[in-house]
Amino acid sequence: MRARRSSHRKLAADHDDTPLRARLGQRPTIRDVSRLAGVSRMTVSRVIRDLDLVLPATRERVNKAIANLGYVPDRAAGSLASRRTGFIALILPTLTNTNFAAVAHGLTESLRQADYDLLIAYTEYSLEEEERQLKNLLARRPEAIVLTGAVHRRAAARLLLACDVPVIEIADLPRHPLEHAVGFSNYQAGRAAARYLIERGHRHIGAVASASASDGDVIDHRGEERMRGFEDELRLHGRSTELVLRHGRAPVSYEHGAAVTPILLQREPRLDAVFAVSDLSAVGVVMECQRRRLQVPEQLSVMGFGDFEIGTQINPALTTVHVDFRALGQRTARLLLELLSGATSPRPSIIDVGLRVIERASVMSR
Amino acid sequence: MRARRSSHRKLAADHDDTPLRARLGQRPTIRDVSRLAGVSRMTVSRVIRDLDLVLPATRERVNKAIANLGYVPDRAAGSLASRRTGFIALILPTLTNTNFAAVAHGLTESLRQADYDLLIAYTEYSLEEEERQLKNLLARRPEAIVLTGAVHRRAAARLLLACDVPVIEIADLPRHPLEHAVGFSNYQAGRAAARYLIERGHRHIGAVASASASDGDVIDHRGEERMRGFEDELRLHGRSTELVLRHGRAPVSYEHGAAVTPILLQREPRLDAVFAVSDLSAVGVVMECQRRRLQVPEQLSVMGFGDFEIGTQINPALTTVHVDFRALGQRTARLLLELLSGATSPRPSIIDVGLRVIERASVMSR
DNA sequence: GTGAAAGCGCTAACAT
DNA sequence: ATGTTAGCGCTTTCAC
Repeated sequence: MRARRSSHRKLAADHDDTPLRARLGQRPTIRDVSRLAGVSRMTVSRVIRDLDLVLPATRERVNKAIANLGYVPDRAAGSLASRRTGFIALILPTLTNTNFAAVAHGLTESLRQADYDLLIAYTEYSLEEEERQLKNLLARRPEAIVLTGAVHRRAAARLLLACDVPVIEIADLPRHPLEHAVGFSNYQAGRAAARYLIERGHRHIGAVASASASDGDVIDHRGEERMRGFEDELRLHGRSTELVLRHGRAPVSYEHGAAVTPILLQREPRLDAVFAVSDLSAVGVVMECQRRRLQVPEQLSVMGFGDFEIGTQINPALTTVHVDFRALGQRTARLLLELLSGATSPRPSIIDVGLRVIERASVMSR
Repeated sequence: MRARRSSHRKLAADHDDTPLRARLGQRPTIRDVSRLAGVSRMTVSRVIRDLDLVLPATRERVNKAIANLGYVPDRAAGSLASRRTGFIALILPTLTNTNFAAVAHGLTESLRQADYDLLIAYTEYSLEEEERQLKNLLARRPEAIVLTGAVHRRAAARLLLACDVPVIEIADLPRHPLEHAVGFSNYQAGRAAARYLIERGHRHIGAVASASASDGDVIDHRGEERMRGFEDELRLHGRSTELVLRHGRAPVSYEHGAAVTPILLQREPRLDAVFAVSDLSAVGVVMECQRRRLQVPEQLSVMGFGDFEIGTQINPALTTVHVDFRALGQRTARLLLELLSGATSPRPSIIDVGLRVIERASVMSR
């Protein structure tokens, strides 16, 4: 280190002849490669980036030098010079949800080829945390920002609007998107579920979701949209919404459904259908019913959302609302790639990946 | 941009007087802040990094300028200068496994406070992919590398050994760790499961896991270790291992258990116990048994590994081998922080977080 | 407590 | 096809 610095002072950039031994124990730089290969740093840079302007013979010499030294380029330095970091920021509520993990999967697959790296953060459904994470990510200069949609803190929205990179909201279709959006209507998902249950003759329909924290910060906004849709559809049919229960904190899981079942049953013993904000909670409902010797679907129909694999395996298999999250990830990646290649007009894209009710055995007609 | 570059040529570093309007539409840099606050860039840098050598009054002026401009520091530039990127690389088989997601969670929580960002990659259980991901991550100059343990490609191991940052293998305890390790013995987990089933009087004991790909690249090595332990314990008790079935490709899930159950049953109709390499597969076994009107545990005992939440909810609840993956993540974070602060001797740490059998209702004594 | 100089390891732009 | 120059936006070092 010492040796290099002082030699820099005296020598032209590409003629530094600091002996290799002086660099022992240091990571080799592009200059070490260039000296070993007897070319300029630019040539090495071109080889690294596969720029096709290098004679095959030269290229091979360089590659040999790279291999010999075990050289690994430093992308932080490259980013600084090229003003392209190769980072895409992804902010998700949680990773412990296979559907969100599937989104990350779909994104990574497509982005890897274009040599982008995902910078993943998760908020645990807290808007405060979203803002904190966003600030943190911005310092890494992502070339695009992908985050779950619709609701953000004021300051976070301002940051997103102000930053000069594409912003994509996913997993919902906000009425007022910040910019681009790839998702589906959670509200319509809720309505579809209610309609499905009503059409099948259920009279005492309940629903379960998480509650928001007292300070309103921790909240599953997309789940809440589904509940809103569910309630609106109930009202549209002149039904009561008093069996729509919000309980516990997001994210919901199996235990949520198990805990909420007796509450609902106590509130309305004639309960004949339940919609859960997530399959995981719905599975919990089914399991609790098994324990209570309550027949699903004969005595109680159960419906979920998200089409998680466990729903296909339980008995009876779970009727649910399906959204293709992997496709959502891939579609987002495609949009991202268009945006980043500058091929698309800057006109905001709003992409609906749709949803559909999957009929399985946990709901029966009455 | 143009304006800035040319002015640079003529002016001393901190006396650049490029008008602010020339910078419109550009992200503000530290220099913009310094000019607005009427201080040098160094002072701004000190404020940003909370270096406590700045007069409160100065600090406030700087902070005001930062807020006015909406300045966000560029960590790529900072990394280059300070030679500290603040990145920790994490390579996992998959994110779609709540236990691995829990590790990522545990790690993030602790590392965020120290201002480190996790760079997450996943391999889908492919060693080739592990190597590719590793190369990719290395270019981001992580200050430490965390990856699932024990088996790596030669080239990957060489890269890990050669790189000058701490390497921590997790989720297993390799016989020959590359450096540090935080995990548990998958082999002992398998033995413990076999012992548990044998002690409870089972006579026809089966086990199910994934098979390795034909080219041997895609394989769940830690799961395979559990199977090895399971088989060894069976042999130790003079039992046959012919009901240890390897089927399908990692990662296993619910469907795996469902698919494998009839195969096992056909091979040995008197089958009275099954150990699955993962709770997810074990749950699939239980569900398939329900469909076949095979009583668990009366006719067949089922045991899993990993203590996933679903195992606590199914009926009967799943007996399993528990490992605290969140603690594993936190313990890893603690080691990481020690290592990175230089507090610890460079002596490799091998940390066993242990495991234990959780008795629930899916296994009965015969 | 603050500032100037030098340079981190790379690439854009412009030679040749 | 390859090389030279001049930074990218920060921080280190050392001076005052």
